[in-house]
Amino acid sequence: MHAHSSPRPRAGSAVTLEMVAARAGVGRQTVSNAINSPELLRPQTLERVRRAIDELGYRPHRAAQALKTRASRLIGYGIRSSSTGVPTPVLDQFLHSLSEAADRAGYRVVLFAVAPGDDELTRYQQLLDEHGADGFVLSGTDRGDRRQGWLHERGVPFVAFGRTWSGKDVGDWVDVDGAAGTSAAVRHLAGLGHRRIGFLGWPKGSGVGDDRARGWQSAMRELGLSTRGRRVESPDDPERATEAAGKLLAAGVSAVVAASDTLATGWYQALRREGRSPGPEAAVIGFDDSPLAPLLFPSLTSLAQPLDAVGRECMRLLLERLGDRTRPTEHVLLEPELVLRESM
Amino acid sequence: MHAHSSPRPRAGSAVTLEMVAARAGVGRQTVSNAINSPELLRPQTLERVRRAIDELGYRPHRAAQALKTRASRLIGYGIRSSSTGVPTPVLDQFLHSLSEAADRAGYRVVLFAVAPGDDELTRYQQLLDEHGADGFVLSGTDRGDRRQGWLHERGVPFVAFGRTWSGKDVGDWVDVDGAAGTSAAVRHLAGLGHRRIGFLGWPKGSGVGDDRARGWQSAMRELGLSTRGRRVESPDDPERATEAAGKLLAAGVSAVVAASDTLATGWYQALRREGRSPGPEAAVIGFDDSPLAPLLFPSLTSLAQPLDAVGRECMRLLLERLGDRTRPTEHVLLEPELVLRESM
DNA sequence: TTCTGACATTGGAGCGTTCCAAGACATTAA
DNA sequence: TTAATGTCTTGGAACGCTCCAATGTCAGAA
Repeated sequence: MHAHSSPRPRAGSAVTLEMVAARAGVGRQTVSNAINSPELLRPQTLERVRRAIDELGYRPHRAAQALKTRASRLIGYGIRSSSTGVPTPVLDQFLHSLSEAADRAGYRVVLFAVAPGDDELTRYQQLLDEHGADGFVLSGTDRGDRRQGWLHERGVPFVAFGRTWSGKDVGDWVDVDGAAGTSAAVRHLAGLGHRRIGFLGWPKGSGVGDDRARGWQSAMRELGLSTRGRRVESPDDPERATEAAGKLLAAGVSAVVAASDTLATGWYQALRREGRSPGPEAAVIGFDDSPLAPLLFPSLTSLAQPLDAVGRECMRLLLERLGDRTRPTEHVLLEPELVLRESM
Repeated sequence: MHAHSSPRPRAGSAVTLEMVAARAGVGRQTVSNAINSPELLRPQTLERVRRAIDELGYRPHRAAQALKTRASRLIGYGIRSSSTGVPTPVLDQFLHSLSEAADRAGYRVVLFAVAPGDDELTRYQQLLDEHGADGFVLSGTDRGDRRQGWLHERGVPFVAFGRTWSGKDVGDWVDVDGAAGTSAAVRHLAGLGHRRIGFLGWPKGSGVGDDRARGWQSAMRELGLSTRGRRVESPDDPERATEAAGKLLAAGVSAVVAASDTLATGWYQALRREGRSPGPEAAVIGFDDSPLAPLLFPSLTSLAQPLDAVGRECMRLLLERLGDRTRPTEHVLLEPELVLRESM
């Protein structure tokens, strides 16, 4: 009844260690060792066991492993309702890179929904109690976020995409250096000859937004340029952004660094009202390099977050932490990349 | 040592059935029954057990359950490399709705990366062999997709977001009725007085794209309008789209239905070249209602996919299938919604 | 009183794995 | 030849749960 020389072992397997052991003519534990500590086996035995594993298409039953080792090899990612005020960085790419990195290490990402109503922390509690995850990846952290502190107190491994913006800095994180990004944008614009460079940002109080504003501010200072009256604020919606951009225009600004691509479109509209259009005389640089950027006319120069790297680094930090819970915390700050297009 | 009247049970639990049983003064199995078949218990016993569960903050160990019941209560979602040609429908919302629906039923979504290189099906095989998922949700299905057939042959429960576009129709699916969407768009434009309505689509051969073209075609026919020379094709990038849109303009078209928002921007550019702009005289309707739509100037009317409903329905179908693998296949076709904006 | 049967509750067994302590075997030293 | 050492291999036990068959309990019928 055994597949003799079929190219692929049959599916829907219920192959167990014991079966592989029988086939290889060894004990059960030997097969387990062949997988987890191959150095313990005589090369000859190892070879024999490996062949049996291949022939039967054996794969360890994750639940059985989890039960015995007390580790699910699952990483929790709480997916918040998309209607959260802070714009979710495009998850696609981040989740993909996260999953890929996890997979390479034998881990997997498990999603759990966090409805706006219920207490967010209870959902984390639940997953922990069920032993449904060994650690967590957080994203969209902002001021007053209780998750880091809560997880830290309980000694739960986690890594955040986003700094700890308030309270004491706790836990590992990976973040994109928004300030470095906007600084680079300012220097780029200054290199093109601009002196009156404005900042179109979100209302003060958000960690991410303030960081991006800081970069503009410091680069301006370094270049000896005045920031007075050149910073305006708007929530992330087109109408309000247009209004805010109008003020910059009125202030005689010749170039703008925006905290988001959406805000940047405000500059487009404000110019259009005057029959003008972004370009050498009225440059603008956005942030996030969203799919929208290349589609605008003229196309929008923007700062791209290295989401692939962020995902990879998050997983690296988390895995290290899972391996050694007492190691000192580590932070990774990645630079966004200026993607040049027509808006200068 | 037991928490006497602490508001919340302590975290990092290692509470087992046995402990709850001891506390409630009942047998182990009785606690299990209290959770899985409460109708078996005497109300009085049930109450006592429930209190013990609450007091200790007990939650069943998922791995132990999985091992015994041979069901992981995990749903696999293969996340493809984002660089796949077919435009990934914005995953955020879909994944959120999927997770939420799963959670409500005691399931969870587990991601696994599918790198472009390796054989996609092996990744599904792997998850199955490991008993790492009870079923799958597919998305981005298109012509020549082998996944449905493969899973069906093996009797693996799955549901696809997207029809089976080729071969025999196999398995449950949920999809958005692209044809109905473009038909509605045509009727809307006709209602505004347009007669020469063009279609700006993707190259023939993609299931989704052809479906959207079909809706335009049939609505035109029903209204007695000619489609001759009014259909052009372009891949999903702005330059080529502009070029294609130019042909429609040359053909004297007064309104356009586009297969995507990106393509729709081609119409914007083509008009701009002639110093014109979308509006009553040169309308355009996009597809997907991407974040870009409200940011364009003038803002873009577009067909929104009901992603929340899609996620919910996918999970409903999958759960039903998990409950009864022999039930007849079911298909759900949801209508996109026309989101009116300035481009008419 | 004893029996019957419905109802409520229980402990043993086992899911597939890994830990552990012990066994088998070969090699070298005494 | 025996003992000691090291290398390789092994089966029992346990992880926490649910299935199952069996036991205990009690009301009503004989």
